[in-house]
Amino acid sequence: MLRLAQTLEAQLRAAMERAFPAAAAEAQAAGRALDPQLAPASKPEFGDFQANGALPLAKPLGLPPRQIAAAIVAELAAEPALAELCLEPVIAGPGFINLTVRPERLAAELAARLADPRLGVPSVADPGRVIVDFSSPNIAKEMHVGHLRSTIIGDALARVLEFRGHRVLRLNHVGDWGTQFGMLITHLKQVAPEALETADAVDLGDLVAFYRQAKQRFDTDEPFQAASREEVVRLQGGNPLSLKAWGLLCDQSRREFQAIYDRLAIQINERGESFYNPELQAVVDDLSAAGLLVVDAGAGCVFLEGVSGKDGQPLPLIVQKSDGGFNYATTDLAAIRYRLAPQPAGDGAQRVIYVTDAGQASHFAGVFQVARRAGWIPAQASVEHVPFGLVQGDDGKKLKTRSGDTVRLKDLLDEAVERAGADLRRRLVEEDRLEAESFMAQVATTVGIAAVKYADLSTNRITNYQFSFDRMLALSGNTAPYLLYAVVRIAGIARKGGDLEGDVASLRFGEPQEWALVRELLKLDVVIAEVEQELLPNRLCGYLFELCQVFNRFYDQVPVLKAPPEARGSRLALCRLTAATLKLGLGLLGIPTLERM
RNA sequence: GGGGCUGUAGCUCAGCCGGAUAGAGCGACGGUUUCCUAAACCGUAGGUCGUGGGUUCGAGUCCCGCCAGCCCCGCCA
Repeated sequence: MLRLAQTLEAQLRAAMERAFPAAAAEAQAAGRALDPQLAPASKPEFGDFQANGALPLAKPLGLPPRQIAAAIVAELAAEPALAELCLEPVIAGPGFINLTVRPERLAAELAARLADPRLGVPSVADPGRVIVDFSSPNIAKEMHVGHLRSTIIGDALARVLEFRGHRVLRLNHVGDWGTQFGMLITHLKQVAPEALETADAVDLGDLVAFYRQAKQRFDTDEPFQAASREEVVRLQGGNPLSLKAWGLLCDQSRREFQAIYDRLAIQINERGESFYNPELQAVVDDLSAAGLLVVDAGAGCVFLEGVSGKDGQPLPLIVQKSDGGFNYATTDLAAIRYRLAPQPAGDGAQRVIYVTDAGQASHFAGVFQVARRAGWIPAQASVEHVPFGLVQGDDGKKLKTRSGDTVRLKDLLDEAVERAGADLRRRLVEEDRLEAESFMAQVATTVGIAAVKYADLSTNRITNYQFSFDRMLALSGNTAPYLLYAVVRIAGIARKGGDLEGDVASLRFGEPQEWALVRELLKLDVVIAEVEQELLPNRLCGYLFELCQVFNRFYDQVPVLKAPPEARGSRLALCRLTAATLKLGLGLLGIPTLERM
């Protein structure tokens, strides 16, 4: 529908310009064109598209809007190309022009979709390097729900961008550098030295406990604090023993992270904060050379423009601590500089997307501003913070376990799978079905993980979202199980003798449920383009949900296998394209589908 | 004190560039199974879009004020 809409828009604009040449000339003089304001019809009874462009012209032209609409429609009538696409335009309400695409055009579009492995979604003409920075857990800490959101959303956005043909670099900016390692290594030297010399001497759970102890000592024990700072200096200076210990700790955490990524089917390349260590001094030097660096209270600062702090004073971004050390702002600046720098010295990215929680919005605004002022962001490049809200429990507060601890990602996924399995077993008993253990395990895993992912992706990421196993695993509503079930229904039709790969040369539709499904299927390209632009996966979820509802209505009211011969092929084609669309759409969300469940 | 985000049906949420009578789902209530998995479908009830102004032919959407919740604000990330 994307190309169709573009064609219609061009024809409408031309008609407006012919009908009101003076207004068109005036608009052009002001550097714009008349806008037909073409949009999808707000209700099915209005047709496929509505053009609202007549209304804003009413005042400048001093004419009633319906009269303006009539003039535009009269010009459209003189254009045979439009009549080939649409039925007679209808003027409605205060002056909307409603357009209904000719059924034979819709059927032709549908046939083209069926023949296209990309289902009508075009690839970008000039693929650029796009970096998606997501997940980014911290070494020696458990992954938690905050990382889950970043991981799931980042992966989905990367998948959409990849599908559109961009060259995507998925980066895991893990927290593997900095003060916390001084603490941890110093503490381990005293209580568990074997962990610093032998792989696998401790597991991540132990490491997390050690980290907690180390943090506590750091906050209360001054000699320990001093020893930790010395250890950081040794590490950052490249001391072999410190580096070895650091490497072991990272390996330990890395294995745990990888286990999670494997379960979630996430591809990501680790490039942690330590990667930028050699660049940090140069970053500060560059800022100094650019005249941006100010030493204030011993710390190296860049004062931000347009942002004031507590007493109306300008707010600094601290890039070098008073002890000479660097912090996360320095690392983020080094990263942005490297990512946007041309190859081979950098990544040569044209677009960098940071998927982190909304709480970091002002941090990134500061980093972006400094990078821009330092001249590190080329004119044609863009950097975007893609923020997301908190994961909350049923109480509306940050999600915690009953004992008040952070929820471990592993436990959360386990519980989702376990609940999905319990649901399945209950249904099997109710329906008197007998299935193999392997089947049940496969379904439980797929449904459980899908439910967690979909729940996260289906709400607008900017708002906080309430985590609820009951809601995400519900079999109806805007949930993964509901969508997966629609795919299963179609697979059932194929299994019972429907040849989904059959001939689609002559598609014929009669029932309103068929046309509703045709129209819904044709929206895919528009939705994908929107997600790429707005970076909002929930738009795709909303579309897939709507598609399933339309399909289920069709399935309920229109027989497929028992359809009369002349309708059967067309209905099977609808089923095939619906399944393909759902598989593609869910695939872009990182969710695999099932044949039976 | 400054800044950001949020506030829409009992609950969880959509709502695109400002467009027609504000939409889903859940829950509630009432229906539908000789038929491809009823994990479905159909219907009913449910709204002062936090609040007060403003801009506009038209505001849930844009602007200003206020209220409430969450988050950030010099050497953690």
